Amino acid sequence: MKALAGHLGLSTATISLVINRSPGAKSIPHVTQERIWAAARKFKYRPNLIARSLRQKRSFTIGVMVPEISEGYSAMVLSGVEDHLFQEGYFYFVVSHRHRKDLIEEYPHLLRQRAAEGIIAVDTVYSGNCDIPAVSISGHRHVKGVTNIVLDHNLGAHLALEHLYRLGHTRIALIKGQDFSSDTETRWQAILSVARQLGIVIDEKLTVQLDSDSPSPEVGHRVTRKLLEDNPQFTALFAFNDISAMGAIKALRDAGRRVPEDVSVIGWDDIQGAAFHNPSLTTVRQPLRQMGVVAAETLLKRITATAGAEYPKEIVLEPELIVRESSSRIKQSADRSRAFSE
Amino acid sequence: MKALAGHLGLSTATISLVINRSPGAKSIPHVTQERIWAAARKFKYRPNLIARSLRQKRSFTIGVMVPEISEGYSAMVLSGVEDHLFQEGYFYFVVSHRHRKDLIEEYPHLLRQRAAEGIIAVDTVYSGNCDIPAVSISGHRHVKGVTNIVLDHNLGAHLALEHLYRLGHTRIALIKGQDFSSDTETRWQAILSVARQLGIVIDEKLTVQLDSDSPSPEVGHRVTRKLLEDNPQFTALFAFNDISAMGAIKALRDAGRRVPEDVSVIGWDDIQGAAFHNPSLTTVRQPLRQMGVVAAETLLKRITATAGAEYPKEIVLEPELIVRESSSRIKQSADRSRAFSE
DNA sequence: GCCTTCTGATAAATCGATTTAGCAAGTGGA
DNA sequence: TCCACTTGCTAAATCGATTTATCAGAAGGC
Repeated sequence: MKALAGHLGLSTATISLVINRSPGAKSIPHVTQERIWAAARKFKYRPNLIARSLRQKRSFTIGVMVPEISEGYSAMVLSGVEDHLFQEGYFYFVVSHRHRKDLIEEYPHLLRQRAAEGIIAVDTVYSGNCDIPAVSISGHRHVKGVTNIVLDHNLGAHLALEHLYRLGHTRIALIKGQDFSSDTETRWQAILSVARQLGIVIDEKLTVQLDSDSPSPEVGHRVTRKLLEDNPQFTALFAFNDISAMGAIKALRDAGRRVPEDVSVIGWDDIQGAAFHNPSLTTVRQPLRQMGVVAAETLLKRITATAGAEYPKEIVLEPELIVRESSSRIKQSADRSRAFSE
Repeated sequence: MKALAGHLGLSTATISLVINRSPGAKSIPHVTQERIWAAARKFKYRPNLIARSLRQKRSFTIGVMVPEISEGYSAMVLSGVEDHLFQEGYFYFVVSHRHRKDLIEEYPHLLRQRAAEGIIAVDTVYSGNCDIPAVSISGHRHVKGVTNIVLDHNLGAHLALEHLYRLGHTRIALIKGQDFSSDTETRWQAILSVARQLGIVIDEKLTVQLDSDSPSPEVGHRVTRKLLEDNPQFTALFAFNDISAMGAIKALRDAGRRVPEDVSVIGWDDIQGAAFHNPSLTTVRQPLRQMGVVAAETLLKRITATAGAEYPKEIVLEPELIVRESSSRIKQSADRSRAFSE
């Protein structure tokens, strides 16, 4: 591409100085600079970024690890990440590991090999086994070199349970997250703790756990059916996320329980479809896009910081309760249980 | 990294030959090869792929352009693309243009600068202004150098309209897609043509068009409200996609029309949530993931083919009608129109 | 007229690999 | 013994930029 040099009768060095507006270019007279720019435009010269990366050891590329890209959660976070990276002129690789341990271990190295300057891990337990800056979204383990972006799960649990409590619900069924989700344990502990504070008893017979890595509501549907097998009494259900809440609602309806008349349902996330589900979902909204933006900001700051500089270990963002149709005041009907049988 | 060379007392050339199992390595005795492999493992040597790219002019990277990553459509296609690329050892950049013309023009060049060996454009009108192999998903214009992966819209329209027709529907409202969506025009023409075949009259007063690039059901909700303003009579609604179908259902319910008792609704795409919507959506399923896989396969084939080789101009995939709760046989009630008023 | 400084560039090293051409020593055949 | 061939390996060029050191010539100071 530096056939430009030949055409202009100048050296590639000169051209490079001018094109990059580097300080060394101040001794190049304006007329020459203009000649160079004109020629560059004329021949549509675009520097080979690979060569530049090699020399400068800067690639302006980062890697993003997600469990599965077609899931709403990751996609939303990615959207925020992209927003910020684009502004700053970075590109990113996406890799999805689908919860495979070996890939989770290997991908950071592969990304580094491809000169990624940093890593964002979304809903992934990242072990920090690679020495490039990393930011983990909903990472809960504290790992050296990794900044965690987390939601205030205590606040989220509080918003949801207090909402239900005020509506008169005390027998509350729970759907716990999959073991592999990095939020599961933290959220579960938050729920237990808040329930204790509010005096709500968590009945083991009213709790089930998601158990498949399918991103479909089917999983929530299945576990809720299992929950309903013994026809237990409860007036509210707090799901791990909106997807499973939707599955749960279908299972409840299939079993003849109306939502929200018989059972109030609360989800978590506030995904795209939550507002337009029928009934629309009351849910704990995570600022997913913002989490992506914050992750990207933090990572870029760390990349451009001088080596060995301080970096934040944890950044906490706040959820918000979105009240919609799926939750309502408890009915005072004495023989509610009768209505449940088919 | 080729401090390895020093440690082994060998040259970098030898190491490179062995590590890459290149034919030149056949004259290197087995013991030396083993020494090299052992040292490489010991020092966890990983070749710098940037340097390799520069030399070989192969980056094993492709670029994927999508309108917006957080949308279910793109995310699903990406998932298929990723599947295949991963198998073949490729990585990919994702860029989302959010329908900005300037970005759609510019991104292919930026990707090429970063050594992308090919481009997959998802639901994007790609002008082929960049001389690297490209595959367009739901691209409908025939552009030199671009392979189009398209759905058989005629079949899709046929499946949906014939289904409605057999259920007794003849007054059918339509929601047309946004102008910027590359599928809009093709699908619309397919619908008009099939309607004509079936003897269904398309009433202009019963058609509305999506008009915002928001990926939320809200857009479908808004246009359906507009559609309902004059309280027109129709017994079925065929939406451009599932998202807008969900918005439409909400608008219909808000207006006191039941789905499917008063109005049958059919969507298009079969996104994640379609099966768990209430009522669950009857829809024309696009094999989105498969479209992604086919796109990736085709692109890689083209990349590795000798320059100037033939390549497919178009690959057609077939949709499938998924019948669920949102469509049903028309009611014979004579004064159906009465039921519509509030 | 000589020395210094500034101007306007460039030559050459470098980034970390791959790849081609070829060298030195050993081996085998006539 | 001599030549050809094989074996085992390396020197050096290359990919396309960036960056540092340097250089020739003009201008300015004394």
